[in-house]
Amino acid sequence: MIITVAGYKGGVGKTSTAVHLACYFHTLGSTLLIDGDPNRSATNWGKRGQLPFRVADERQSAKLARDFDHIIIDTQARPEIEDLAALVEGCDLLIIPCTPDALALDALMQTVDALHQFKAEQYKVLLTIIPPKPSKDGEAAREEMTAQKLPMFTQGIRRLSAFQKAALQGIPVYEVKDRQSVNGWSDYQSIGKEILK
Amino acid sequence: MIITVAGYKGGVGKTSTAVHLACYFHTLGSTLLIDGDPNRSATNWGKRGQLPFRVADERQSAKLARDFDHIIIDTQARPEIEDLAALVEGCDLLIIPCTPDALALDALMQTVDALHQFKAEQYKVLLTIIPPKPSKDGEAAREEMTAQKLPMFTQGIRRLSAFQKAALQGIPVYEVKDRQSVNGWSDYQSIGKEILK
Amino acid sequence: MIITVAGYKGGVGKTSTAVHLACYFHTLGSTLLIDGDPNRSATNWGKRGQLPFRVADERQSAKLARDFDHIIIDTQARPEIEDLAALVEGCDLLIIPCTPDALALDALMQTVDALHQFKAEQYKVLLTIIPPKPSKDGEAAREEMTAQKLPMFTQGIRRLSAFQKAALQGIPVYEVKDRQSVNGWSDYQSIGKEILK
Amino acid sequence: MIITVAGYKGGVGKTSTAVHLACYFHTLGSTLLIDGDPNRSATNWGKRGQLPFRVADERQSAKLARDFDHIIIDTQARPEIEDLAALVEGCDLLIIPCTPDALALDALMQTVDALHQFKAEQYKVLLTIIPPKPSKDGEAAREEMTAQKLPMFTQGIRRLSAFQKAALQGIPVYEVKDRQSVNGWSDYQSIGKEILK
DNA sequence: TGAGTTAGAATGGCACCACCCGTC
DNA sequence: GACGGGTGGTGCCATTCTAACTCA
Repeated sequence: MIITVAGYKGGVGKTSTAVHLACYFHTLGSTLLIDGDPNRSATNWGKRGQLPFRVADERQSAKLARDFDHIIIDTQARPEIEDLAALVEGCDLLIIPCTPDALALDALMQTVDALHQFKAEQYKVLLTIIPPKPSKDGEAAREEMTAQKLPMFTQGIRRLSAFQKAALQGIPVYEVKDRQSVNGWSDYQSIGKEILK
Repeated sequence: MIITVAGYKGGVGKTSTAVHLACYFHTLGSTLLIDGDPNRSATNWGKRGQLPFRVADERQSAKLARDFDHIIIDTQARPEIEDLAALVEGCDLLIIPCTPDALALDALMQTVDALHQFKAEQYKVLLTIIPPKPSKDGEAAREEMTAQKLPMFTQGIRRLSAFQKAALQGIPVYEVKDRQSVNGWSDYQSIGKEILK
Repeated sequence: MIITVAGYKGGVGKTSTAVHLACYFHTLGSTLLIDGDPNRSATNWGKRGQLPFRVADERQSAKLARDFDHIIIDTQARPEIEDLAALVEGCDLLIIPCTPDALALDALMQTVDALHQFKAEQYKVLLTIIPPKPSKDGEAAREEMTAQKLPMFTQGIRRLSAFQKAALQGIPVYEVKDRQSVNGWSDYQSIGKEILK
Repeated sequence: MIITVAGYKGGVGKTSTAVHLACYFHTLGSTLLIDGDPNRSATNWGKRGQLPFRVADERQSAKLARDFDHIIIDTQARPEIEDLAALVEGCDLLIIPCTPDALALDALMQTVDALHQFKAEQYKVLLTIIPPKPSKDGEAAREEMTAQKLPMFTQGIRRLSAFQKAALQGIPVYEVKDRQSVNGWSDYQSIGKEILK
């Protein structure tokens, strides 16, 4: 399976999503994470600590692709419209992380409109960095998106400090010493299961 | 005064910073906010509601510039290296918002390195979206930056839902009906005073 | 009161003794710690963190001496025989830290013999870095010293990791976040009280 | 082989290291231990009991040197900068024992800086007196040193009371009646093997 | 002489509490 | 004004290792 994580906007948990989906698929088969972000976020993540799977530059993708069962591609923050078509063509599923935020939703719509121009259907929106429960931002954003008939994951990713610790230490969430690390990991596990269904 | 808000990464409060600095300078003189972000975040902000100052496209900047005392420029998320030089040249102060996050700090350093290549000194980092008090992320990031000798504002911007409401309703924070709206506004007021000092 | 802490051997807790005695006397009156060790151990201690009293180079001692009620002097690791006479003359009490160790006791005797040549009586041995209770090293060393009729403090200083943390963080023991920090501080408080009696 | 054990600080296991390395090399060929420490620690060690090799004053070194296969030199605690050059010139390997202690590491760096001034490369740091396992001081110090790119032995010397008993009784560790004597000896055997590799 | 026992130190895990934000 | 949730801090228990003592 080839999965691309594309963002139209930074700071929405794109790299974290790519890393933890790679973690999940690595439990099912050999997995490669291709870091296509010019910031090299995923590569630096692995350099700070240790990730269970291989992280490679996008220029090595052609050479390495055939050696792995699953490939997760982390793309640059703001792909051009013409790049989107190529991105969708090159994967089985395009995941677009989005925060429950007015500005983020606005920008998301622009990206989705572009996708519709290409008749692309193989994409799904992932709600990330959802504030804890008293806040209704998560539900509100979900309702807004379903009203727009966007394909989206039923599970969302919560806003937990464990994710920041994971990025800081260069390890997956489930290895972070934090009370919430299991919750953070279970969110991504649910996403993994949704993908396979 | 001409102030540019530049981001190397999205989701760090760049547009919110531009909007509220424009609010602050508008209390001192006629102010224009130039929306240079391809997402048109600031323009959409004003369209959803009402902002006290004028928001213009960057293509109208030449025509309008002479009519205002202060100009705030909101740039695109990830300027190219060669654009940075032009950005710095075209303003009195370059503000770089940054969240207390491992990935954001990493990317910030790359931008700062690029600035140093141009011998640019007229820039300042603004810590944004700081989690509430039990968390020590804000202080940790501030220490890390001061250790790197980055020029930065002593005041930071807290993470408050009032800012999201403001973006959603298209108004400044201080007009949001929220208990925290005064706190959010006072944060930006302090930044404005620091700029003028 | 002027107190000199002299060692004939490194690694016996000389700097730690000087720092914490200065802490104790600082609760009674203004205190100055003079760092006469060429390694500048005490000075670096204060630089890493914060000490409640002033630390000065030994070359500033003449200038500063009259401004403080109490002066603690931390001397170099291995003073020459002829220096010993000057050291004893220049203080009210000479404290010689010593670990319960065969090699340390051997070397201590040489220093004490030298002191006796000068008829110096204003000195006292302090047993430091005493292993925890199952070990009888502390008692054994104490018996050995009393048999040699050495003047010594009845209280000793235990071997606690809190002291290492204090040195690492550049703060006194009682400010270290450690379960044993109160025990470490009470040891030195007892020494302070013995001195005043 | 000529090996010099130099300390910039007392109480770091310098004499114990010299004695036990001499024990190890004595199993390979005739070995001489030259006691250059003004405290005569090594000489007194041998006088209290029995060491399998010959211990000599440094003034006899010239006369005896040619009669032995291996020579271990125990130097004074704090050699002057100018002495360091001569020390390095006069041996095949310079061993610097260091405890996992903030003060010791500080002082070690000063010595190493001095060594670099002489372009000396024939030295290696030995971590000694490492506290037992729940403590992470040993690992922390090792990481700190490797980060500083210091050449060091992969094996360290544990803090065991058997070493103190050995010094007290004037014999090598492996002759001490103690459950840990074999562990203490195996630590030094590993060092010996590292040297020969 | 060797094995089991006990005490103390140091780290790690766990539950409890305080604080703050966001909603009702 | 009250409540729920996340985050950080504190205090308690468990574990591991050393060192000494005891018993066979």
